[in-house]
Amino acid sequence: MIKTRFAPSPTGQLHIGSARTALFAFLFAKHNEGEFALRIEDTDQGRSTKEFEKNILEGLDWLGINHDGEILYQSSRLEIYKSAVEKLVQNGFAVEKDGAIVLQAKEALEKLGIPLEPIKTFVGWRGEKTRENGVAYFLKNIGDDLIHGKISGAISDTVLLRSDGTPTFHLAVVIDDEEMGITHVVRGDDHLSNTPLHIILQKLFNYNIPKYAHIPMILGTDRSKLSKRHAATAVSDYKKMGYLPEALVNFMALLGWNPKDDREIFSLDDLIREFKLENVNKSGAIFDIEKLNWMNGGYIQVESPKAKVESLKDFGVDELSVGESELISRGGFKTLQEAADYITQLRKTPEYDSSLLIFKKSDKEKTNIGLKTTSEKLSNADWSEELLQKALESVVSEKNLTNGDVFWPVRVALSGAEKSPSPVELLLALGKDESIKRITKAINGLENQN
RNA sequence: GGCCCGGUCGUCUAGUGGCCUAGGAUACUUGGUUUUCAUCCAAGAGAUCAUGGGUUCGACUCCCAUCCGGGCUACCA
Repeated sequence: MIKTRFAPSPTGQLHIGSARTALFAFLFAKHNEGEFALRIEDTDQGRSTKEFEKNILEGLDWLGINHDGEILYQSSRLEIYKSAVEKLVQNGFAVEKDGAIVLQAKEALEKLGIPLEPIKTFVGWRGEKTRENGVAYFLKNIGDDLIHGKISGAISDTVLLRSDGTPTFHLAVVIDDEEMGITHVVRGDDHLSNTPLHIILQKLFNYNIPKYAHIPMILGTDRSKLSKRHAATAVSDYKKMGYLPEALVNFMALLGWNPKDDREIFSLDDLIREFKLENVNKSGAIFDIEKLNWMNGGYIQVESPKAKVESLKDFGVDELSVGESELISRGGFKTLQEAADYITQLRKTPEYDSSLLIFKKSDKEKTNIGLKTTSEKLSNADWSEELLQKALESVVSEKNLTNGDVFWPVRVALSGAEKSPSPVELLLALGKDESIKRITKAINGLENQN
């Protein structure tokens, strides 16, 4: 059975990139009726916190990426790593150095019968070359990657156990993946360079070598790794801004994966059904908020009225009338925040200059007739879209007015704004009492205006 | 510097040797609808397929080189 895992380190909030990696690992496992496990890599005691762990867990839960089985905590397995590395020391593949246990690349490779191809390495990075640091050994086609093909790379002497007794990432990953029975390691491209080392470790320990799938990274607008200077990076930030989990999942899935046809809208279940690793791209994808906005707007539109109420609770709107709900569906809002702000604003008694009531092709008198007649009609009207539309139209025809004498002022009276949904939509959202109240107020305002 | 990975419209992408004078989506522009805006509908613009060499009757697709970008090069993960 296929088993994948997501192994975040609780040293920060759940990052969009990590979440996408988790999503792909999850989708791959579920598509193949396998398991998706969760492991918390909290060996870096100094930087790991429970708050971050909570943020990660909640983020995954919110997105609907549910794990199977118990969560494995690396911090509870320190003794296991120690004794494993002890074996390496006994066999001469690792030695103690300044209190840390260090893998001896040369000895390890010799033991495994891998021919040595030494290359020089240097200290310093970003193009600057400082001093020679030692040797690394080049490994050609040491493994396979489901997305990139053959894996090559180099390994050098590497710290496996820190002087404080905690394992480094490389050691812990290899041991845990084996013990958890992970068959497929789905992780970000930034780990591709580490993979030769992991494979060597797996060989030294005589472990099964999992299949690897390194997925492309999510990039910022300058094509470097997505970070806070590009955009909000935490999944929880997107929740706060008013994005729906369905939209975020759908959007993230399309970053680096596609179904090989023109479809773009996928629920999590759709994705499980369609997802194939072979349809994952090799190149990184820039995180483009515009497309997320479009997608989120679409999901807000089709949300059921009940779901809308639930979604808007976090944004200061506790309940929704049928009309308000309808307004949100037609409003073209990018985020829940925008939708909620709109509703909140709508519910306040509008403040506006009475002159706005008069359409540019109308005048005070005709506007007054329009508003008064509408007010009378509405008090006996049935509150349905069709009948309200007819009611307004009948005001126009009976009083020999134009749309501008009726639709415009009614809309302004209800919304107080130059730009808003149609009067009928507003009437439905506000209800009879509130609507008549606002129109009456408008009539008074108009009369007091000179 | 070394090693690794990548490079099709601004962005996400389709394209696995002829169907490509490169398709879809988004963003953008214009028109229609709408009393206005948004929604919605339609149309348009936007990519010499990073560049240069090959291979081939024929290359976005295969090979090589170059350039550009990113990743790793920590007792972070």
